[in-house]
Amino acid sequence: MSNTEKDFLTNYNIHDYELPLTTVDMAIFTIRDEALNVLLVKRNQHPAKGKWALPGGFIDTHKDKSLDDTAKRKLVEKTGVKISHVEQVASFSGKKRDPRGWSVTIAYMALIADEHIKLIKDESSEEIQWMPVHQIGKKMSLAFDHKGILNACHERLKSKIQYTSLPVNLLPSEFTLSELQTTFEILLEKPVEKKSFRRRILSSDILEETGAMKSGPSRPAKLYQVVNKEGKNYLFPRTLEGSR
Amino acid sequence: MSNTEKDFLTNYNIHDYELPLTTVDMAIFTIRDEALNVLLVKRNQHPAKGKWALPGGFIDTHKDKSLDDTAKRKLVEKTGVKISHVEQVASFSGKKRDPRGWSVTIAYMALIADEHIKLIKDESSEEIQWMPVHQIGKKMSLAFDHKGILNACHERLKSKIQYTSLPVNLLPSEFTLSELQTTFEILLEKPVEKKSFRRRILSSDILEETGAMKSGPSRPAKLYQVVNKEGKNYLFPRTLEGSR
DNA sequence: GTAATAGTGTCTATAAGACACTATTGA
DNA sequence: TCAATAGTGTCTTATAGACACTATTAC
Repeated sequence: MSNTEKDFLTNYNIHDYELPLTTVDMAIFTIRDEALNVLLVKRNQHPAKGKWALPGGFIDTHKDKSLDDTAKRKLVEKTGVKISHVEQVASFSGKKRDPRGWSVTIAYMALIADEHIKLIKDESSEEIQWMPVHQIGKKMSLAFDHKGILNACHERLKSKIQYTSLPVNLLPSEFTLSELQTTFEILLEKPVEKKSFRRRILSSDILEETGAMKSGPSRPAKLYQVVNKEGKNYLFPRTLEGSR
Repeated sequence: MSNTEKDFLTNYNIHDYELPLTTVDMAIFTIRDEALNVLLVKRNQHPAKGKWALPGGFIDTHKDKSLDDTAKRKLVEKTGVKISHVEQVASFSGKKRDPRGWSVTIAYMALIADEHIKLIKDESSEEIQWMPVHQIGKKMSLAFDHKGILNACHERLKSKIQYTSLPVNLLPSEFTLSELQTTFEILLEKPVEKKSFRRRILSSDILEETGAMKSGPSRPAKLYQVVNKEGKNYLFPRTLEGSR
């Protein structure tokens, strides 16, 4: 009997080994009513039927070219949003986190702007809604270990805003510096000094003026957009500490 | 027929769905001969038999309580090292990265000190050795997408040394500030200003004097050890840029 | 005019970079 | 004594924080 890789693969049966269940779960964040919100779905099917959970599910090995595709597919299925920041956060694993058996979930977070979004119910969820993140910590329980996953995603987000421009992804395509500052303040949970903030953002060249102005009840503000949207998030040389 | 979660689980068969292969791969880093090295094994079995690869493999759903356990188990199996920094980096996935089918690997990096380590061959590897990371980029090919995984781990390491004290994990339990500085310089690939470096490290309180001195051909140096080994890595308020 | 929000000028504080200096060992 | 490496003093630089100031709109 020969021993080529081809022979090996011919005789290889993926089910000869005990494989873990592998899924993707997502914390989809947005800012609504001056607060950080995350998208939750009420599970329609066992296990954990009737419980609120992060959207997620199995990999479609026919449709998905990678886990990133799986995550983006889930995002589109629930929100219709195609372009946004989607980032792998961490994986969670173990024998007990899912009653179906040893499982692994790769957690993603997505940041989207709260504009023109219509949430989409499907066969896996009887309800879908935005929930303020600070309300989940205390009152609610989530399915599986989703509270821990949400926590990890929230921590990642809070950590990254210290030194990156990530929060721009929570805003619509055009926004004022004051709106951006408010977003940072919501995430940092403390006020940010206006001059420092503007200096930091403007000197980083991550934004450019659109030329348009946003009018309101007072002085109109310049509108900005992100430069080079496909590029990486800018890394600031110092952390933003917020007012002391 | 009732519809409880228990009934659901009774009838649930994990193999009714097409599951991806899920594995763990590790970039185990150390400093040897003034260079960053990574541990490679020569694969003894199909697929990619005979190729150099990062150590890794399947989850043992009986032994491993989590993927972190899987990673730590692999580390001990290859190096005998139990205590070290082990960190999840990212996952890699897709239909084509492994010829056996749609697969997911969770990549870990480990940082260990190059002391008293005896590399351990086992049934999965005919050879095991340290390889300088800079030699892999150009000449060598690695099995599967392991070069991409190694790259991601290397990038993560390089990024984290800018603002954390991570590299202390590459040194033995007692070391001098000069040795620590050299380690940072190897990772940053540029010289670091001595006074700035010492000020930064000493003011962070991540180290404490052991009381002992390291003698050499010149003035003896104070030996330091990490304070609070179980704690997190210290986050510096500014990045280390190295000499300009 | 006033209220409200946008946007600036400029001083201080902090931690990094530069670099010359002193200290302590072995040979 | 000298060579070598450990360790310090102190000036400069870069960027964040503080906070008062001016600018522009609607009413």
